[in-house]
Amino acid sequence: MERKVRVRFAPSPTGPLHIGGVRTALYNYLFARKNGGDFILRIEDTDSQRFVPGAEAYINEALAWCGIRADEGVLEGGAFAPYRQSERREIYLQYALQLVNAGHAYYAFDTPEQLNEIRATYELEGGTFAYNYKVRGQLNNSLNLSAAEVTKRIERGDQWVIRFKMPEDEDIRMFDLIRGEVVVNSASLDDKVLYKSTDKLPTYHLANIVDDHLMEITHVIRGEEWLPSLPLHYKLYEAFGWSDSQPAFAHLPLLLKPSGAGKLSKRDGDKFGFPVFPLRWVSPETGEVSRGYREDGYFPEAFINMLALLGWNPGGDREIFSMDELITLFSLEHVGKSGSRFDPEKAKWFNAQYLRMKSDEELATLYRPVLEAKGIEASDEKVAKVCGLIKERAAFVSDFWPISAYFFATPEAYEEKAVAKFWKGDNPARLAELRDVIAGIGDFTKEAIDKTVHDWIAEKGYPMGQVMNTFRLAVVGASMGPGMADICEVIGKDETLRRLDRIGEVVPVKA
RNA sequence: GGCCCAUUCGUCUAUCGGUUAGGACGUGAGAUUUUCAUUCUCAAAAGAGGAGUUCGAUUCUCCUAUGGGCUACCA
Repeated sequence: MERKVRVRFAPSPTGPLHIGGVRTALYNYLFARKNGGDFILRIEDTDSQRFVPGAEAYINEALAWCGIRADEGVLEGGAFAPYRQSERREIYLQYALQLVNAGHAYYAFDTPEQLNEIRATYELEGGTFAYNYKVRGQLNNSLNLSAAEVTKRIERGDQWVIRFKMPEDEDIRMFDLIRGEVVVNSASLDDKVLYKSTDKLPTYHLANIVDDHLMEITHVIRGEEWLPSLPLHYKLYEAFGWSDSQPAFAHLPLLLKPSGAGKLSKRDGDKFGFPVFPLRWVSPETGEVSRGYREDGYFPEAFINMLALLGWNPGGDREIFSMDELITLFSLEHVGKSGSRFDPEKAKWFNAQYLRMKSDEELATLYRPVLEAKGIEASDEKVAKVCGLIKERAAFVSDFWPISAYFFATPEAYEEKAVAKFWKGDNPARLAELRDVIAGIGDFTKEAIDKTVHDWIAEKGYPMGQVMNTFRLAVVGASMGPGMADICEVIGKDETLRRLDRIGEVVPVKA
């Protein structure tokens, strides 16, 4: 029987989710939606040492901002609850014990200190220590100790872990949806700890396999950093007798640091001049603040679009996709195999595209708070009109103010270069004439202004560039912005006249 | 060191044995424009190297190089 597709995103709350994590969540989400399946959000908080307060809330908020909604999870609930591993702790031990009883795992009494010592000794001799078939016969574990001794130690309260007994020499054949067949010989693997003594919790490996099985996960889509532990996971499914219902695996290529070496990590925070986190994050330990895409003014749709295309491509020249389109198009076959670095410039371009697609009214709503903070009052109609005139010149709403302030306030300063270039010769006198021409316009619309001014320039035979640029200098205060008629219509006749008068009062004409 | 994965313009990528190797970002030039921006046009820019397999390899195989991941009682 074909099982219903069920995927999970399983972050550990050891800090904020970075963009690589968001991308993994996104691909899982897209895959689930595409295949009519469920997307589960499971919190893997089995590392009590590295737990970071606020991280789980951050994950929820980040996914919500991105528009990635879980069908089941800590917040949503579900038939397989609880979805936080720390609340499932009783479950794991019995499974670990099941493996011990079946001979697939064993108790080990070696303390971390002892192991570190052995490790140091090996390294001193130029070797590397691995807890594996070669050495497990000489270490403190239930493989070597009598049953009575093992019981005695456990009852006495000695620290113990449960380790998986990796076969000595076996070719483990695995299949990855993105990479194809991968074969690893078990001799290169070690006896991983499945159940920890330090916090009485399972390690990732055990909890992951048990929960994926219990939650009926059909596809595990995760980062490539997990590929090396795939053989262990295969053996674990086998040892439990769950191979038949084992999920399919897809290991995603990593997101790399923009500057040279290594995969992107949470600790990269803010050091590249662009955010690596979806949302702003303030470290509870250090108070260090890391920027977020949301706070930097990115639209979630643009952020998601950009992220989706980092490592996946539907195979065409199109680059702008809505979430629904991504869902329709998504497939694991088109996920690339090699890691990618992402380009902040391109991210900016994506945002600019989405900014243009927004209606003037929508942008006005976003711009309004900025204006209010500057103490500026303006009608909805005016703000929307301004947004319409400037949106093709910006990538973020935060770019709006510097390029549109003159719509709302009379310029206080006049750009030096423009003054030097235009505020001289016949221009001031012509501007005075223009003032009267403007004053004579009855119906102060863009069309009328445009026609009247141009007719006047033609009639007088004035040099267009000189006149218009002086006009612009007076109204805008700088050499920038949309057409003069557009600007004048928005600021109105009175304000236009005021500005034409003012420049003469404020800026001395160069001899 | 060991094991594993990867390798097309600076960056993200298309190509599923036969193409002048395409697109996008960025860069440069030009055009448009009353300014700036936009827009448009054009340009420079890539199959890591070497062996095979094949009539034919960017595409398949192997070797080398390079990059990356893992090698914790972290995930």
